[in-house]
Amino acid sequence: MVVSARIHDNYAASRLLSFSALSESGNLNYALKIFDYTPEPNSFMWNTMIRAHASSPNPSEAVSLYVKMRRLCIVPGKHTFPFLLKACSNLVSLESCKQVHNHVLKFGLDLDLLVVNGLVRAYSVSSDLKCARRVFDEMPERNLSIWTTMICGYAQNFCANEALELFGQMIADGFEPNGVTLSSVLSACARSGCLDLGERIHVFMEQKGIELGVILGTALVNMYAKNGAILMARKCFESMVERNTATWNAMICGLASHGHAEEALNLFQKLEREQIVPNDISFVGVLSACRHAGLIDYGREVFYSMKQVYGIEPKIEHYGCLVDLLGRGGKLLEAEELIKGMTWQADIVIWGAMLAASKNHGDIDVAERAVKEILDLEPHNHGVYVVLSNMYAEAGRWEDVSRLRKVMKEDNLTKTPGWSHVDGDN
DNA sequence: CTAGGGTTAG
Repeated sequence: MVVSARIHDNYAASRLLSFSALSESGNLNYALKIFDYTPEPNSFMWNTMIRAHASSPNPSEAVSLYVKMRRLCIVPGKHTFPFLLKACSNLVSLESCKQVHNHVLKFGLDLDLLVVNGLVRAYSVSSDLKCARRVFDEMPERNLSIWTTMICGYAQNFCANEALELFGQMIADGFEPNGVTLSSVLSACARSGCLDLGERIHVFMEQKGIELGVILGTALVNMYAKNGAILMARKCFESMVERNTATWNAMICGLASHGHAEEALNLFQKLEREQIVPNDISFVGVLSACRHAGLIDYGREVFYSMKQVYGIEPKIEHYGCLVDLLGRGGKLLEAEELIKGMTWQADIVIWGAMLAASKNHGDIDVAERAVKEILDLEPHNHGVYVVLSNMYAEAGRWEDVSRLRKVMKEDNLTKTPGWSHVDGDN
């Protein structure tokens, strides 16, 4: 194309550019060269470059391209914003999302289903569900995708009840859900304990002949497992033809959290035999199984193998599991050493586990340290005063009991005026 | 004359 000068034909160059930028076998750097070589790229070429960068490791480049495009007074169109908003979603940038939203309004594309879908998605991943919902509500016409995006936004932000309520409205509006919708709805059923709705969806799937692909199947396994229907979860798990790490994690974590520690650990060993690669979430399941079963030595071994064998850096939730496991077993000093060795600040879960452990093993020194840390995180947490006070009482340290009572009373006086404000905020 | 959306596990 270069030697024949066809490269100067913008339409022909566009085809070459989009192949290089988007194809599996393409090459984004090569596409950039074509783009830079083109004196006056048309809007198709700009959109293609934005699209390619949106899902690249560096989505902010898509935003930079949009800014450059605007400086050249190229008018963005209905194909520009879905890609640009995909970049905002991948960046998880509420600020960019709001700015792009302004441009959507400025160029009059706020009724385009794909543009609005992108906005709902970008606001949702930035956890601004109010904005997502406003955009969704202002849409006079909706389709299944936009309903799905909004439902999924609620489900992923742990607003399971809102997700289920919206699902009900969608059905009332006459839309028939597909597998993509149902995956999100099942996730909401799992999180809010709606076993009956989950079961109805399972029946619906069978009636409609919707296949149990890996995503929908995992969502179904998770829904049953979270709701304690372990046998159904197991049955769905076994019936799936394709499973990935998420599928195994749903089953392992479900078993672990319902007291089937041995079965969870057996399943983890089976995962290894089947050469599935475990990830950090798999180890949350394994460690919480150990915690339920009180398997201190095995749990400790698994924890240290995460990094040494699997190359996975333990996160705060893994530390939380091990601290709790050690604490329940009375190994308070080892648990405290573990906390000291962490890169992050310990959270309320970890200090709560320490406090419970020190209470059960009658260690007032450790309890005092844990209470101090918890009060740093949550200054008005009176529950911890009560625990500590009971420990003092058990030890006959009545002066400390009345000292604590006084502190609580003073704290009540200081915090009361602020309460209405706190409630209003929530 | 070219193109676009939504899904699972903690």
